[in-house]
Amino acid sequence: MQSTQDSVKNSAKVTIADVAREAGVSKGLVSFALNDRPGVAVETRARILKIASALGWTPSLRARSLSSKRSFALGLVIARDPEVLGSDPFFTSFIAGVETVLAPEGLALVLSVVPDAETELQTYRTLVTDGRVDGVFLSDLRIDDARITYLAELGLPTVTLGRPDQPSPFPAVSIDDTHGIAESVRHLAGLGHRRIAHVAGSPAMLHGSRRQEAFTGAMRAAGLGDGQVVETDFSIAAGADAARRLLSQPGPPTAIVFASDPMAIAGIGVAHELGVRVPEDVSITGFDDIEFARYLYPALTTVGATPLVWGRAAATTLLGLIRTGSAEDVDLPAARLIVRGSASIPAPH
Amino acid sequence: MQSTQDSVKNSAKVTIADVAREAGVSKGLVSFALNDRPGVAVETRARILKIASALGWTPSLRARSLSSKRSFALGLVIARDPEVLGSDPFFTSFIAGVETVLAPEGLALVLSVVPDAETELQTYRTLVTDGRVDGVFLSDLRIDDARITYLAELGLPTVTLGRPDQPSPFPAVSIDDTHGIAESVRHLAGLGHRRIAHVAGSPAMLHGSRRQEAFTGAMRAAGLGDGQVVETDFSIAAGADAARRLLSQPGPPTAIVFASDPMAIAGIGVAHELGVRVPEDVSITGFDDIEFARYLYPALTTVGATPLVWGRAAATTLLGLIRTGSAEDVDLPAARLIVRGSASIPAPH
DNA sequence: GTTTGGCCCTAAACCGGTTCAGGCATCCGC
DNA sequence: GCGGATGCCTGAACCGGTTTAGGGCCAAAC
Repeated sequence: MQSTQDSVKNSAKVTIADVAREAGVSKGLVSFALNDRPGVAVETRARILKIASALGWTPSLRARSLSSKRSFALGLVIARDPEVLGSDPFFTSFIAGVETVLAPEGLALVLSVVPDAETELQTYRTLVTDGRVDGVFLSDLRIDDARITYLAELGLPTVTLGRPDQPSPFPAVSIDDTHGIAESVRHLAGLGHRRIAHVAGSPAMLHGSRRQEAFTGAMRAAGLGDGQVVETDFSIAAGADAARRLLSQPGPPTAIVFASDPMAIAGIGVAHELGVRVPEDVSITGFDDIEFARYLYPALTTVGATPLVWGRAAATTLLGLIRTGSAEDVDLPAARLIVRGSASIPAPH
Repeated sequence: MQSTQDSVKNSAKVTIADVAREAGVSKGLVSFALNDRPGVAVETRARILKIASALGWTPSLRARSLSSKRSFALGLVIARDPEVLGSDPFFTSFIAGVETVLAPEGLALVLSVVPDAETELQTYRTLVTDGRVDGVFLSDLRIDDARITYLAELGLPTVTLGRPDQPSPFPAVSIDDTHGIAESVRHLAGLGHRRIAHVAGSPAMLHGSRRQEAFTGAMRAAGLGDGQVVETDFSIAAGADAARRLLSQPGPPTAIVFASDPMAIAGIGVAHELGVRVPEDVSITGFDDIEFARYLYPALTTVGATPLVWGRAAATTLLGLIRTGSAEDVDLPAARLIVRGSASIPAPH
């Protein structure tokens, strides 16, 4: 091992006591100065700060955690079948957004991926008994979501991604997807489609049921009845099955609104397989605007979500909640329809 | 606020001192008993453990961190443009695999997503000065990767995902992708293809350059020359561009081996757009076997990677390294070709 | 019978911060 | 001139574990 390298390894960690000794003051005063709390003379504070930086002092996160009972980390628990998760690009972008606000604050993100809802609760419990995080993001909201009361009982500061359907003590950071679905339906209706179907997500998931409601609402508003709806679990396989069912029946729809891009992509695949042309024979729209959407053929008409922005807003809100004890709900700009090639005028029958 | 709820919030944390008092022994002995270290009479140990569990004692991660100078967490830093990252399902599956070994051990995963390589190094430094993690996974290995020596200097236990092209002090957990690429080429050659092109990943990335070498190697072995190669940065956009270039030129290839599924999917889109039929006019293979692959039309012939297994193996190895101070390299089973519909016999010219 | 050594255990220091009670000046108002 | 408020600072306790020096006690060795 060479000798030049280890500026880090060899430098015995300089502590607050070293700074105090050097400055000729007590440990306590150094702590006060470093956290700029009142009760320290300005020039003393300046001197302490100067010495601290000269000595290369760095706070010990561990010591600070122990005495202040904070962990300087936020948590995200994702409960999904890994197989399904893999194809959903939401979280990586979301996390990148979260990171943009955490990193400058010196906070870390603790991520858990668990297989099912039960271990998810267990994970939250471990997170708080271990004091691993100061707060969490709650995603994939479900109807009548048990996690909300559970987290409330645990006393864990939480921000929900989306507005729950039940009374919640937590701030919600939401994006309105209703609007995007309605826009999709209007777009298709405007192109002349009458038989429009919806491949919905899971009705147990809040965004699944909301989008489905938005669909039927928009259909009625357009005077097109309720529209045919097939419920799924948001998986690609289920999306493909739903598309197959819809397109194989007599009098198939001329347009299908999918509740997610992955399902829509599977839908396009099924259409091709069945010899149904997109968009000539069936128009297709998606939801999310994942990167693939633009590169398919035909390019997917879809609703643009903004997970990065969402992550940033959620992190900001959660931080505010933790620091001040309360935070306002945040409503992000509604997701908008992005028109590409997968939806067009229906073929004359 | 109701009164029944807060079993957690109200229970004043029981500490090791409480257990000691109850058992009529010293704090130190309790600590010894709980970590089963020698020097405690068997019946005393049993009594202490019994009392600890009766009192509902739970170790304080924070206190333990401070005194033992460990953090009971592992780190993963991902440096990518979030846009590119979003479409790559590798990490979510990988993380799920990691989690299967961390969770039972009571360890957490700290995840950072950073925009570029420079902040990545910075992040590693922060991770160690903060004592945030006990070790890290190093992914997306690059040619002559500066991070390896940097991490070595930081003294941070590391496992590399793949075998570096330079001397490395760290154990490597690798999967041979060479084999899958070679299999793809042989498969295509066996179908009768002569003009086979490769849309490579970034030559600066280890897996990019390895796959490219594997391609040319296999081409030569099949007596088909070097084959045309277009280098990209692994992004979907670059994959689409490459495909466009290849298919628009005079005497286009009859088969294209893509270095990743996302690029292959974009390639299929481009082919459709250009009126080139897949697989009749051009055969296409990918790499990764992302979930989409199976649901496209035609379904993608691709090489199956196993990020979940990889994550599990990497976590096990990193844990071993941290605990014992050394660990062996691990070679995962080679990725195999999965034959689906996107490659077939070339059209007679 | 003393020494040696092992076993079981205690007391106290330690990790590196935060926090709180209180001491000492200095300044104010009356 | 004096009581009280204010500003700056110290010392020590505290967070909840780990670790080490050493003290009895008992059995085996000499």
